[in-house]
Amino acid sequence: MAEGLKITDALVRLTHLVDHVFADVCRDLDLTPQQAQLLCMLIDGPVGMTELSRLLHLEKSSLTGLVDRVQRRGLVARVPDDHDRRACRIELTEVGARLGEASHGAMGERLEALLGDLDGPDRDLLISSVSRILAAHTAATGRPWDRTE
Amino acid sequence: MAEGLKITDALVRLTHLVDHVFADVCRDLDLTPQQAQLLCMLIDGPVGMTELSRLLHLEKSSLTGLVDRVQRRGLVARVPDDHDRRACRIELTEVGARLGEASHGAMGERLEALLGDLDGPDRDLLISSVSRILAAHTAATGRPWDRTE
DNA sequence: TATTGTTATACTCTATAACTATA
DNA sequence: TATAGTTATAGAGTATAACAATA
Repeated sequence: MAEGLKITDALVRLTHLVDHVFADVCRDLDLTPQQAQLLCMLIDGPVGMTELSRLLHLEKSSLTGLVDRVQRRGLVARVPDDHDRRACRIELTEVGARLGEASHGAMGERLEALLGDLDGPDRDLLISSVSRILAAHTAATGRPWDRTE
Repeated sequence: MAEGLKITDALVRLTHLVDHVFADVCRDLDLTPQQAQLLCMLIDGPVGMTELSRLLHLEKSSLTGLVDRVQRRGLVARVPDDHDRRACRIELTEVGARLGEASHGAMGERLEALLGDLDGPDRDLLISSVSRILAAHTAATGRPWDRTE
């Protein structure tokens, strides 16, 4: 199963592996993957609903429900936008911030464990390939696949 | 956003990118991602429910519902197992096989487009890195993350 | 007894369409 | 008119617990 693999199939398999690792991490924290992903999007500061729906590739109405459930659990708060009275910004609570950081940190550890036998030069090559793929997508769609940072 | 990226974050981003590509492909085929993934698992032949739930990381009861919906759409059939009267095997119909191959093929094309500017040697390095990651996971868990082929 | 698969139940997640309030 | 966000509704996805039938 190792060497005759097509590169596109390899990417799909890698994706499923990371998806399952993420699902495991979320289960340990008693979060759904969608909830954890939402929390991670808010780590760097509050974000409005429209922007969040773009980041998460969700319809606004779907996002309303997701935010409702996470807010009900006390992990985020809706705060009014000072410049637009229609809008609100979604902000992590202290508990939510801890969980968001915990999930991000746990993902780092779990993936790091999978990378354990890749040494320095191989890592640099891998990260540069992945960066080029991400950049290619950004160029093709005109926007980054994730937060612009 | 390109060079200071941690390798684990890069993998997470790549994963989300592939997830979104897969979601797009599925929407074009009027399938949910879960349904398409199920069809892809059956391309090489019928599989029983217990084995499928292991491959998809789903509880058996969740799988029952998923198979119900896909069967209702005429994409798979439950066929009795000759050697165990409790068991059944899930088999693609002709329509289901076409859709499964279409989704697999479309993923290959879409990902190939993202890889367009990676030349031969870089591809070989990428595929070997990814293979090592997948192998590390198999070694750690004692079973492949996906079908054993 | 153990295993295969289903049913019952209760959530979460998601999209479409229609809506309110503000810009 | 256009935009920010919500509500209503319907369906898909998922897990837990209890179950039936067969091994």
